[in-house]
Amino acid sequence: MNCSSDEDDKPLVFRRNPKPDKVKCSSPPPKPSLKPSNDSDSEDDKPLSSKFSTVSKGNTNNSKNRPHMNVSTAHKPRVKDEDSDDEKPLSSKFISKPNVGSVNKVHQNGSASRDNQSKNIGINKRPLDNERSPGQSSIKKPKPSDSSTPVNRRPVNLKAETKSDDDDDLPIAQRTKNQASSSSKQSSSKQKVIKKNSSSLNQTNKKSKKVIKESKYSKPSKVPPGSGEGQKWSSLVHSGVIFPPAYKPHGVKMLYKGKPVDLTPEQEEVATMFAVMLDTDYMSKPKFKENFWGDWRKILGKNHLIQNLDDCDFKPIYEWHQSEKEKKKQMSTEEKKALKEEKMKLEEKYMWAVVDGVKEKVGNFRVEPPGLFRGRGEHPKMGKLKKRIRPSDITINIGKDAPIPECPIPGESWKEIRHDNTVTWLAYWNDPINTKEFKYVFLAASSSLKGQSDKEKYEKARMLKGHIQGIRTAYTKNFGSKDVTKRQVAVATYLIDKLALRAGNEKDDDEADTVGCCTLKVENVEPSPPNILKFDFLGKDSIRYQNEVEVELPVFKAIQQFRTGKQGSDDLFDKLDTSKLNAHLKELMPGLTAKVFRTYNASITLDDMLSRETKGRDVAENVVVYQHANKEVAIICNHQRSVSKSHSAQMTRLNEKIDELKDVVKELETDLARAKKGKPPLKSSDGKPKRNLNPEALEKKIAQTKAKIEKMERDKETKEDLKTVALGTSKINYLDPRITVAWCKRHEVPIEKIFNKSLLAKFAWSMDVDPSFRF
DNA sequence: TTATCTACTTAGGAACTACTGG
DNA sequence: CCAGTAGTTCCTAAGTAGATAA
Repeated sequence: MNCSSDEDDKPLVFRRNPKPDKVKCSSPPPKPSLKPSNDSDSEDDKPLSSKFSTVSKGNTNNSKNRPHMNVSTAHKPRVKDEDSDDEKPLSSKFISKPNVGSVNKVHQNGSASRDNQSKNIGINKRPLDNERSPGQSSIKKPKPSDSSTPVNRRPVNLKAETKSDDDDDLPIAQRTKNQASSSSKQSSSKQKVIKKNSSSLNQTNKKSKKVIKESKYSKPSKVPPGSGEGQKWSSLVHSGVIFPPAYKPHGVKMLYKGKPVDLTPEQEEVATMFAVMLDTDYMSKPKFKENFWGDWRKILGKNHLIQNLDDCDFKPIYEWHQSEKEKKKQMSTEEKKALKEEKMKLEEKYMWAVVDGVKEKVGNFRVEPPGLFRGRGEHPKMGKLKKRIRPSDITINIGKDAPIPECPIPGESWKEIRHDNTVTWLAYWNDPINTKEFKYVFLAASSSLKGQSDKEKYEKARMLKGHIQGIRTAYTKNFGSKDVTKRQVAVATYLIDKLALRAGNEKDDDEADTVGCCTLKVENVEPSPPNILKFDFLGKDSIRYQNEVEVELPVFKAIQQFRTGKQGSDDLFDKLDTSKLNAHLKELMPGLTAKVFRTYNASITLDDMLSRETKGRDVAENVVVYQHANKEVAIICNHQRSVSKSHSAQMTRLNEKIDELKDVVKELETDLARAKKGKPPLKSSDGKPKRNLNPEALEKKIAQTKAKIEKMERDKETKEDLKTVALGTSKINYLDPRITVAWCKRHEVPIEKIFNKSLLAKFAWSMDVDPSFRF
């Protein structure tokens, strides 16, 4: 079975399987497949997947209802160009004109949502406008619950669909290069604001970092404008973090063996954390309860009346909590508004930081409240108590000349103050669950610091476009290398390139058992002769990846060989890990790492799909085209979401409505026929007489109703189609916004139809791209 | 070389808000 | 106006990857 096809030039596209479980390779319309061969020339820059065929793919999350997706193809490339893109200081771009004069004011960069204008707004805000409704549909998910154990769905099989359908390609639109800008420098204006700052090179303090790093390959990262290597800012002013309120005992008593128990506030607090989760599916996980019990018991004390969880009844607390929630919901809008305003007032100062004179939003300035750890998948630590973080746990990073934020909790103080301008974090604390890890406070996505690095990410991916052909040629050559390590590197690179797999760092035993490419186990990849590989594993967030792919014979053989003599739980790539792999990739292109392939694959796919001919479409149709492309990318990257609990009910309702409308049409048609003969309409079903309309009016009504039906059918289809696909993740993290912006400009689609307010703020750096930009 | 630290990106789901059509 | 859903934002877990230490 192989569904392959002949053409290879067509981009591959991943398609979702209609019926998840069945799918077979249809013979007829095969997909492109091919064994490529070696290289060659023509093929080149096209996404790998387009070169090889894939059979199918499906994914499912374990335990949730996630159906599978199928894969099918990929994309095609484009011309190349390199570009220059600017390194102009973002801030200078964004800040639009207005800021010119205002000298001593702070510029404000992105405030997405609530920007409350009230106070200070810096001078300019970028012109973002507002939004309108974007288009994708999504489904909501109701509440938790539903436990269930993982269902394992059967791997799907393949179907190959052809993809021809949609559009074929189009001439190249114009490609130009982007503007070049030069980099000017940045911050010129910076330092005017805020007190002085000028810390030049940082360092200092306790652990100072080293600044210099030399580069082996090109220069690693970016150097911010003016300063030395690795310097991320010259002046940084912020207010620190805000803590959750202290626990307020509610006094509601839970039951132990049917009797109310007195708990100290501390004990009650933890009991409440558990009670509140009674309606989640964590309750069906023994590990969760076990971990919770272990930690709670420490607080109760060995000799407490409560000796086991099973005899505990948290219902009273749960119910109290529900009623509190209800109460809150019932508040009038004004009350809610007032409350919100108050909170805002309190938090306002924490929301902003001033970086090199520009006011920027802070991402997460709220310290995480205590709670029970909600690990995903089968996490060994789920249910453990995540203790309250206090000021003495927190390290603040701030400009040397900035005032040290006042500790919001009287009588306590920060753990440490640093002035490290080689990093971007404003504060961090040790994660109480995994004490070796940290939780950081960073600037928001709309900040220029983040924007700059986002742009660099895409530029790197674009650079890969220019090297991909050589890389493919090289690894193809190594599929048969007698050096096992080389062979493994070649095959792993191939999988990352073709399937957009994640790198797969090693994980500890106290984390959920998930894998990525380098950590695939023998049991995760099953060869099925003649050349199909069946993948089935849990990836990031324990999202299941299932896919059947036709691969080149040498790859197939190599995989078989890597598996021989091993157990199912052994590493497939025993000679490999992410650092070796990345070290190898860096020899092929400066700065290249495994994750770049995902960005490249996603963006090139979007660019390709959007650049096929779409003339003559109106805005709404174009938005659909975009969503379709977005969906393909989401499938390639395996971005899933669980099906809303009410999904099937919603579908049923939609169907009923459609049927109703169809009946209406029928009735109208009957009336129309009668009207044409001059007869009055029949009585309506409930016996009431209807207005006697003329044929024209009836016809119009019929047309309107039919249009309505069509729209509903379309909506229904999209909804079903996207019920397990998460479009947002790729939009936020993988698709070069310049592709989208340029396409919107070319097709006169308002950018607000595609990017919401947050995205507009995050991608402010891409708004002035030339319409002819190609990834 | 491997293990550990450190910093930063990517991710899904919950909570919240806005919108729609009845 | 109201409910229900679509869309947005918040939250924080879970990855990647480079640098350092062992």
